[in-house]
Amino acid sequence: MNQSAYKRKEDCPLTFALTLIGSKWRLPIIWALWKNKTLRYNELKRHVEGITNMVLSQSLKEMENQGLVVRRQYMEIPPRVEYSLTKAGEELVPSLESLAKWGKGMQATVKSDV
Amino acid sequence: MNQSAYKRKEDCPLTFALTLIGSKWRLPIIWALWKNKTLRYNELKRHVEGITNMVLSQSLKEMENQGLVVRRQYMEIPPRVEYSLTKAGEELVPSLESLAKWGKGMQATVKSDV
DNA sequence: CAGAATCCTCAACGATACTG
DNA sequence: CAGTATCGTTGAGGATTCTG
Repeated sequence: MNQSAYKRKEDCPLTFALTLIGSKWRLPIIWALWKNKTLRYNELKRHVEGITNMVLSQSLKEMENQGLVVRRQYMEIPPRVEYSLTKAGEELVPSLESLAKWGKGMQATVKSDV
Repeated sequence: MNQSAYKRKEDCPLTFALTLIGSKWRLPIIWALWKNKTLRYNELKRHVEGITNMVLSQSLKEMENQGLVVRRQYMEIPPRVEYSLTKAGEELVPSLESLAKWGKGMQATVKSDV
């Protein structure tokens, strides 16, 4: 995290992890795929309320490259594309739950005085 | 995370946790305080390489309000102000380590194909 | 159905200078 | 020493429209 540990910030595994899940729509996407296992593009979009095509398709493309998400395309008319989490993506969930548990504890104390 | 779980995104404990640690300088600050227990303002600034006064003081103020950081001011000349993590701040670390462990596993596989 | 293209906005962050 | 004040920049994300 600092110069004694890593030459560059991007080398820190924690910072790196946050780049994978930290942007605005990553968690909602991961969460929807975790709960539903497999979703088509427009199903996923319905689960992630408020996201635009622009951002969803871009996020999915990145997450596929990063090994978080699997994309399966079926050559049919009309087109069918299904998304699901990779094994690595699923292995992320326990860490998220740990963080969520901490966050839940914080909500009570922080909400009132911020 | 979605409408079935929370009416608003901010109600999700995980999203909430990320607002506390997700911005650019939060982790470096938390990490420096975790390793050194207590630091004066300028010491902290030296540990968090590249941060400006503007961002550091602003971040510390927010983190204090959020219950992550304790600020102790001593009425001396020259002024002395010491920062350290709160108990809640320290309790965050195991979750971060879990996430870092996952991130470390990802780095190897992702780095090459992104 | 599953996106891509284009343009735009805004908040986080950066740089520099100043102060009790 | 420990911050503020001011201004400038930038990039993630939003809105809208279009397409194989």
